[in-house]
Amino acid sequence: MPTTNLDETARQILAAASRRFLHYGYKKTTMSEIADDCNMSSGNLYRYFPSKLDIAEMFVRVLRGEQVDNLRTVLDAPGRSPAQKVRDFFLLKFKLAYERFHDKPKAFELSSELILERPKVALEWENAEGRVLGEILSEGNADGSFAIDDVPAITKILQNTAYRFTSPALFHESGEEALAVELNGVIDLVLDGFAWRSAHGEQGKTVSAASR
Amino acid sequence: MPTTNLDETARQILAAASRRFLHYGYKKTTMSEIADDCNMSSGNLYRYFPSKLDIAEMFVRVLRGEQVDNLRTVLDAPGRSPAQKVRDFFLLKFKLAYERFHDKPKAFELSSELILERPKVALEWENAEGRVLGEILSEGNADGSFAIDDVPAITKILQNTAYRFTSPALFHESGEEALAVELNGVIDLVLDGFAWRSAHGEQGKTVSAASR
DNA sequence: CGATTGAACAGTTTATATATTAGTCAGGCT
DNA sequence: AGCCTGACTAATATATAAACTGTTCAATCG
Repeated sequence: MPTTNLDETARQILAAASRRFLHYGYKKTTMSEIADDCNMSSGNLYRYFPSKLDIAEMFVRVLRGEQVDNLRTVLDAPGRSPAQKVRDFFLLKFKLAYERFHDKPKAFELSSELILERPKVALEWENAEGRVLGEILSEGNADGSFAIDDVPAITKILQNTAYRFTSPALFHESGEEALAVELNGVIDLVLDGFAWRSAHGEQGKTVSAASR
Repeated sequence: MPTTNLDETARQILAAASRRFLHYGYKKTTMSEIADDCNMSSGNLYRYFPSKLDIAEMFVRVLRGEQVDNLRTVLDAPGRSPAQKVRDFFLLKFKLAYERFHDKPKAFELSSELILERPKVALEWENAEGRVLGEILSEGNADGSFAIDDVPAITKILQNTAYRFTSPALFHESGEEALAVELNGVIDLVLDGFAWRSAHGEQGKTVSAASR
């Protein structure tokens, strides 16, 4: 998915643009500067990318592809139960978001700007992460630790419960440690929910549905 | 907490300001306009409020006080179990936020602007709502349906799990119905978590903690 | 004398003019 | 031909000037 589909020249352009995006941000890097870095004219950039925003989109796609790859390592961690992997997944996702927010602010800002214009990118990204999380849940179904009938639906619900720790709204307010403690509390609770459903099968859903 | 502490003149000022805030927004209403509405000079406003922002803060405090009162009615609903009240609480909170976002956009905008300058107001609000939620949890402890040792901590965790449905980030993306369905899914899961903990007592925490 | 005013000040917003930039394309180069 | 250039344009952004607004306070009023 990352740069492998791209022409050699396109890769060069993307690399030059990425350097400037990270240093100066999206709005403060001009097409002429990117072209100069690549020893070509600005007009030639448009032979490889339809617009400046598309370069930014590719930049974000690469970043997020790396993040999904990173999260995918949780799947192969040896000696970790599915429940532990659910926790690993969200703690790692939180840690990556928190760190990127604090020490790559320009990249974070660029992501936010891009998503305003290209919301589809955010959705695709959430779905890609959801597939990793879904694989963890399926593993748990296979070994009997979970009893989830609709994996995609539960995946979305899990993502909802952890949303506060993946959106930057809170990243100003508290330190990484305090937020991680709160996230662990959330995970404790939802894992206990899984434990209940695993022990009670379909009845688990009936019980909570009855509370409506 | 609302306007009862206020001087008669201060109430008049607040009422005039509120009308203009709702119609035109915070930045587009001037102190002179508020003063004119009250048949007084702009300078005289400062005998009753230290600054324009403080008028806005009072306006938001009144709005939010009404919202907390509204949520508090969930506590007295007859024939509802504590689990049902937890669900009622969050569905009502979501509904109020969603509706206010869509049909009082100026009030929503003013809230957001104010919180940037006065974050303390947001914290106080969250704590006030947390106290209502905490009372529901204590009720559940009393009648044996829950088994929560640290009510304030669990209150915060519950607020975290539902955060996505109380922040306006998603209010553009989906309709009220679809979001309510997702919120119900979240509540189903955390209530099952409570069910597990209630059935297993302290062991519940041990089980999920062991997944670390 | 306490309550109120409105002119004055500093800071900010808005309006206007100037400059820069994203994107195009007719032509040049290889 | 296929790739690239760089002047050109419309749109955006920056810089500057004018107008306005929040806030203060000496003077006025009742």
